[in-house]
Amino acid sequence: MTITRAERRLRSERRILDAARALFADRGFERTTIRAVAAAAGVDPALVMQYFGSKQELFSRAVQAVPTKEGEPGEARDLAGRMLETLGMKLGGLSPASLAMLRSMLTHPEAADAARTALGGQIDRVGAELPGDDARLRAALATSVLLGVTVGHQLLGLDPLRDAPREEIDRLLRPALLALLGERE
Amino acid sequence: MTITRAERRLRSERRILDAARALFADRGFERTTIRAVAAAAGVDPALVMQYFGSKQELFSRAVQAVPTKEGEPGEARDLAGRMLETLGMKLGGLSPASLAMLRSMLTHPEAADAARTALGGQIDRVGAELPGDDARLRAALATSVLLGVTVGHQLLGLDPLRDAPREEIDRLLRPALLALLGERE
DNA sequence: GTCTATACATAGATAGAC
DNA sequence: GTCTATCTATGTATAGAC
Repeated sequence: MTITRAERRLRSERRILDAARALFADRGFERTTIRAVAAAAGVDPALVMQYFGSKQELFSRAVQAVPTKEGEPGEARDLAGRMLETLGMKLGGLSPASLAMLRSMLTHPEAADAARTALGGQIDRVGAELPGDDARLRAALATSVLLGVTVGHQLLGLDPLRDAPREEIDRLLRPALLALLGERE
Repeated sequence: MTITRAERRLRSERRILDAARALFADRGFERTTIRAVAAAAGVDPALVMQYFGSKQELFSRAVQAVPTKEGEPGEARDLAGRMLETLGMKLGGLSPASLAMLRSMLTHPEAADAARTALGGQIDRVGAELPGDDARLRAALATSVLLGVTVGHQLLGLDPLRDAPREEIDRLLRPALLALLGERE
């Protein structure tokens, strides 16, 4: 019964964050208004400011993904397979937080930084597993490939990608990724 | 001497369009203001409105690329080679008009339409040259790959891509593209 | 602790002077 | 044909009532 003090606050905060993520993911930072977020969350616009202080801060909080649980699902086979699993996850249900970041990465400086950091991390991890002087470049290209497919599929909605089953995309993309990573089938 | 009527007008219009393209390409549609465009072009903000009627119309005009002169440069070898040449051109000097469109494609509906149309056209052209039922999907994936590299390199500025010479990117990307297009080396 | 009312800034668009 | 001045709308942010 006494749980109504911070309890209710956390509940509102969560609803606001969920609404913010959805709107940021759908329209990007600039076109998302505090008012719209508040309306979607069923709260007063002033409350959003009260909780988060600024639109930018709301965005930062909304974009903070859950701990990103590294490669827990598909038993991590080879490197290309793991990268494709990541993409598979992305093509299916990329988290709203990630979508929000990706949506704004070309136009909002803060989102661009977040994207560079996230992609840079993946490039470093992949590059560390590759031999050769051009390891980092190969890793960057492979990461960019997945970025391109994700953007085309999730954010631009290119029809051929939309219509294709995930396994089909996987099947066609795998040899390309293997070639890029310098692995032999 | 009598050339000062429409002549001067065209000159101003051109300066405005150039400034608009640069700003749209740099910051995207939302963050670009009529006032900033006018200042960069050295004209009055009201003049921009006088000429183009609205910010949206200015954007549309600014994004209209030159006739896109299809594949004139590198003597068009194989399909992968031609696609890479396009990318090569992109990595070097992608036109400000294209950059402006790409920059805003994730957040501005009009730019998204333009991007879908442009990419869809390329997918159709590439797909038409490929055999098999999955021709369009392969073409869409190949196009997305180049999109991803372009975005990573030109718009996000991923360091490993920035630092790499164009030929190196070409060399590493070619086998991947060949694999994707289903061609044999 | 939540909402009403409002201040303040920005920016797109317009009217009219020069 | 170009600029000054302004209108109007939107949206972030704040102050104060309940």
